[in-house]
Amino acid sequence: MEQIENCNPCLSSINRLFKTLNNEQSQYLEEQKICNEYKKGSILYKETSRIMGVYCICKGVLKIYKTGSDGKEQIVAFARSGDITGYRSILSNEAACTTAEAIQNAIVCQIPSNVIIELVKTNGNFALHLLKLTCRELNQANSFIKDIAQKTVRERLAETLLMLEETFGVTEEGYLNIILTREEIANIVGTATESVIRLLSEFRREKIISMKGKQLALKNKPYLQKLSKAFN
Amino acid sequence: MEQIENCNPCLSSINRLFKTLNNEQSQYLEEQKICNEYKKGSILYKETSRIMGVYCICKGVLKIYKTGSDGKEQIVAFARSGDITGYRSILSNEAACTTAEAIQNAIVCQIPSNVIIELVKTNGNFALHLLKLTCRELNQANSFIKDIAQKTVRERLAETLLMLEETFGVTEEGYLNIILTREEIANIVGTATESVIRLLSEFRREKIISMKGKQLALKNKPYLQKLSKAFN
DNA sequence: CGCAATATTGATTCCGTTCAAGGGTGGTGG
DNA sequence: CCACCACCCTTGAACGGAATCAATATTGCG
Repeated sequence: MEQIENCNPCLSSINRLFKTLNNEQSQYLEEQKICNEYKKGSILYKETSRIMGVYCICKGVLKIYKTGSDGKEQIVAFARSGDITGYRSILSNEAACTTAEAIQNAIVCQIPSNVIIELVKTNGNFALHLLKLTCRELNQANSFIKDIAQKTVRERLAETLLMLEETFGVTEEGYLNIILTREEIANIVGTATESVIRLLSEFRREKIISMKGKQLALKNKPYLQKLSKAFN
Repeated sequence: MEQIENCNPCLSSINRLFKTLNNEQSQYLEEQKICNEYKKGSILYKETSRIMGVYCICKGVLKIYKTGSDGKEQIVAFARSGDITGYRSILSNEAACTTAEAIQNAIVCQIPSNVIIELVKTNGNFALHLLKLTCRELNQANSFIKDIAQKTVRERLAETLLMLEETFGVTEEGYLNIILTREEIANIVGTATESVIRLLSEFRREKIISMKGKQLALKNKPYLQKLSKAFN
């Protein structure tokens, strides 16, 4: 991690949430923020660590995960350009309950807690927007609880692949615009690494996906959607 | 469901959230609310249904669940006296994504959407309180994702039993202050009904719990805590 | 009292984990 | 520049936890 000059004007231009601010508030935010650069693999915050402000991602991707008692990670979200993270702990004034790790080199601004809390209290639209954001995450989390409890690993993997394409898009050649290790995919799906490897190989043999190293391309999305029982 | 006169003054007295309101706002809320009585087994709202306001539980208990494609329920929360539910859909202006069903006879007030949204916009403390509420739920949901992905059914059942005691307390005789079917317990844990029955019998044989019909009493909480790997 | 819902127990199957061994890849430093 | 090492990927084999199927028993409500 290394502090950098500025990433102007990252906040209001990238992040929808901060579009609810008026000029004065926007400017104050830009003054208060601190920009940092993080190398791939570095940790922004850990479970149990106290964090001093909300993180706003300008560039790069973070994985947000919880660590089980045996050390295995469960990825519960990604944060990419325009996303914010860490606000849960700030609002509850509690220690972080997830770990945030850069899976690409990233530029991230930090906004002090009191600034965020003040905004919630004084800007109704900001509060409402943040609430909606949280509610969406909550709904996704609840959906995933149902999925992980009721679907097979094969179904959840299909769902995860679709989610990754939805979230990160595809390159010109049609590959998912995100590079993950097999282990990380397993930590999203909630299964063993070997199971992911086996199932990806199956998908490839069945021409449902194609692979070039860690790059994945979805070749038969209708099948994946049917398999994942989308919208359930 | 049957409309009733009033449950005065349910809101401000029972619900912490509404304690953030001033007198004027409180009174307005009392005027705007509609009180209903629901028999055990009745549905307040369903997945995909549009709801017109936030539900505030005065008396009784609701289970909040999602339904899988094969019809199996996954319980994601309970709502009891003093809790509110349905606010996610209201705030996002989306159809409900869960079903709420009374598992006891219940008295529930409904507060129109626009009243809630107005409060979020104009009362900073109300917004902040609601945000904290949502964040807590989100954290619980994420924890449960990790648990269901990494723990055994036995461990999750132990955790669920502790959660039920924490949430609903115990009767004078030491039984959990909530009556659930085995199937409902299975739908919390995320497993098959038969597995819950088998494991509860095991727990009884091992003197970890005692049972009288649907009533359950935790006899060896330290063991359950150790088993559930609490705080992980 | 009788029926429907719920609970219980046993037998069997199977999905997914775990353990093990080997091959590939990329990054770093000499 | 390339050799080495750490990390990652892959495949096979065996085990086991939990689901499913099946056959009663019990409960409780109308």
